[in-house]
Amino acid sequence: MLTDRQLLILQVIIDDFIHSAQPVGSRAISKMQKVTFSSATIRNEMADLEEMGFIEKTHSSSGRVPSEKGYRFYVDHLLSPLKLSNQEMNIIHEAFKDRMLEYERVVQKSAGILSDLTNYTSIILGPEIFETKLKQLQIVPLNDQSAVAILVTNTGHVEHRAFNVPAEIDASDLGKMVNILNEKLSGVPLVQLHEKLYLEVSELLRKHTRDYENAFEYLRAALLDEQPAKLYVGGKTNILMQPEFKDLDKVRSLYGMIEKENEIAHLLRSDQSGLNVKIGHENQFDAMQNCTLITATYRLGEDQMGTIALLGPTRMEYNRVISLMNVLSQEMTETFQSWYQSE
Amino acid sequence: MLTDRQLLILQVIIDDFIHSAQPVGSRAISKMQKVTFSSATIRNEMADLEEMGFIEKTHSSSGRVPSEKGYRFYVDHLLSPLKLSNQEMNIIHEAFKDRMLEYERVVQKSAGILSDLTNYTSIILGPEIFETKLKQLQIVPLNDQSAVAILVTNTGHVEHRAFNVPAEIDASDLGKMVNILNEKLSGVPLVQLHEKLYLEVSELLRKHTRDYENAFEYLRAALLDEQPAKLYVGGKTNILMQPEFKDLDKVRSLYGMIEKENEIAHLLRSDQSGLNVKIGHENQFDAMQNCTLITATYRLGEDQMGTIALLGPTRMEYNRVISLMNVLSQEMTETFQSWYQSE
DNA sequence: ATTTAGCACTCGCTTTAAATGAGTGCTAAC
DNA sequence: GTTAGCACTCATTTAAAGCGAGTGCTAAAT
Repeated sequence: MLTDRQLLILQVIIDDFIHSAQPVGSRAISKMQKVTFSSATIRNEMADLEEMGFIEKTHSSSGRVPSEKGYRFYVDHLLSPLKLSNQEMNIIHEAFKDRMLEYERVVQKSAGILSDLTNYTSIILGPEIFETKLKQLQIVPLNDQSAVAILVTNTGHVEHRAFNVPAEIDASDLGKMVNILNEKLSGVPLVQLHEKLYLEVSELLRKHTRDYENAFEYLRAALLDEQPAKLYVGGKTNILMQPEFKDLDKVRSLYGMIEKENEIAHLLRSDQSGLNVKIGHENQFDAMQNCTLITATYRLGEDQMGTIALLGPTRMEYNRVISLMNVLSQEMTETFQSWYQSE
Repeated sequence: MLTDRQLLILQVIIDDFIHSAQPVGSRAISKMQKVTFSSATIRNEMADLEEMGFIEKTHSSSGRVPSEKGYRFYVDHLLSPLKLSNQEMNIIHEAFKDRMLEYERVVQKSAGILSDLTNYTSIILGPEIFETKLKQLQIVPLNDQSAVAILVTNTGHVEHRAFNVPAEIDASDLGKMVNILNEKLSGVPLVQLHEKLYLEVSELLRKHTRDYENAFEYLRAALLDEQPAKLYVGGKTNILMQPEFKDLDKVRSLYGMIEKENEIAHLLRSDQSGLNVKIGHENQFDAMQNCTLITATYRLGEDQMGTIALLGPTRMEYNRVISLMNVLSQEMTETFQSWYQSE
């Protein structure tokens, strides 16, 4: 389809534009060492490339700029994965060296690394907690009106929720309930907790507690109301550094979109595992039309999965960024894996 | 010092400028109903006000703009506290109606309200947790390598930390320790925990646990390493809406400064209780030279205190904002108070 | 002694026009 | 097929002109 020379020219245009953010002209290309032919030749080739939709002009007499199709082709066929520099590798390894034992910490740190090393904005979706298993329930009474319910999962994740204890409910009843619940529900994946609670445990509870209905309901509400998806965003301000966002309106709409955590979470969750690159209009949101979103998945344990994502302009340093995300998701997965080696 | 007429003119200039963000000219002032004298008179008065430093020109033939000294005078002497609208009161009461039982939730919600209702950026410093008292300690083993330490305070606040359990330490030892610790340390303010741990409890622990040194150290590290100050920021993007921040460099430097959480926390903590207004250069940070920071304190229990702050341009709707912050800090304090009514 | 009308002047902002220059497409020669 | 040459395009820069909101000052009116 494309001649070698066309491939070379396309590659050069994209590489150059990614770093300069300026339209690339034929003369500039002809001056490069690896290019042996004249600017006129290049102009002809560029006309062809434009006709095929890989590059565009910003106005009738401007240099060329990659189109989304161009980027897509570049990512799919032209990309030479860049080895990360020693310095970058050091930063990553250093960060993962001190054993972190909570996924929040790992995820947060990873988001920081990702945005710092790329100058783009990182978004990390925490692992789905529902696949994790219940390790222990605990209720700590605070006074005669309120108590804290604490739920610990096998991954060391802790959820807690304070709740009101109505006067009718006795503290000892709560204690009994917790004992029963721990006995019956320990090891149950959180996603099944609801179901199991109703089917198997509620009968048992009824027998042992006086004011069963009430206590049960409070406990259920305290522990099982769905938690909103947790999103960790790093380097939001990096967006301001990108020349494509010198227009404040664009910044505003993009920030607006990042704040819709639920939609973002849904978006990230829907991507398949492995590395995905969505360029410009391949993204469903209007505010992301000039953006590329790269997602990669990491694993925590067997089935549980989370997603790390990087949001930047379509003019993105694809080769570096992709390597980086591969390394990072790998590193995260390994860290998590190490927690379970001998469970 | 200032004549009534000068006071009126100053007030009118500031009021107008706060809403229009445009320099105010003598003609515009003379057209107002409450102003009965001519534009020429106003020009003379304005010349005097300028000489005294309350107002400034942006260039030799522009209208007048309040100076920082002008704002200061306005806040100290001219301000007529605005009653909040019903709608605003509704929003606040609605938000505080559903009983929230964790201070995080209260604080987070308050930050949201504050920024939404003002279109400025809210920053809330969580209460100092060290004044709270230990309610219960808990250790939940995850596997033979790690466990989660959980600390519950009398305010229902939960801190947790996963940690590695070296092979030498027996699970039962940990259990024993926890029992001892709960017995001895329950009710102790967190700030004294460290001290008490060493002075009173360590001896006791030594007797009961085999590998005392190790276990103790791990537990201590897991529970008592200082937590960084928790800052809740709302409406960061509101900054982008303010005309004084149409220059991206200013936005960048301000965002940069907000991200220095420790410095901000220190700044907020250092303010005295009650309501404080810091205008422009009264703030120590360069990035805040065009900004006003208003802080107000709230209480959680007896001594514990937190700070709510609002960051906006010096051209701030002082009357509305100050009322709002008073109401909000009051509301927060009441909410927290209600938790202790019958402890 | 104040207040005000009148007027010249200032200066940022907007519009218009011209100059610049990077880059293209096309043609004709190599 | 490749390239030199040239006319052409158009965003950007520069300069000049006009506009208008607003001031300060003066002299007359109250």
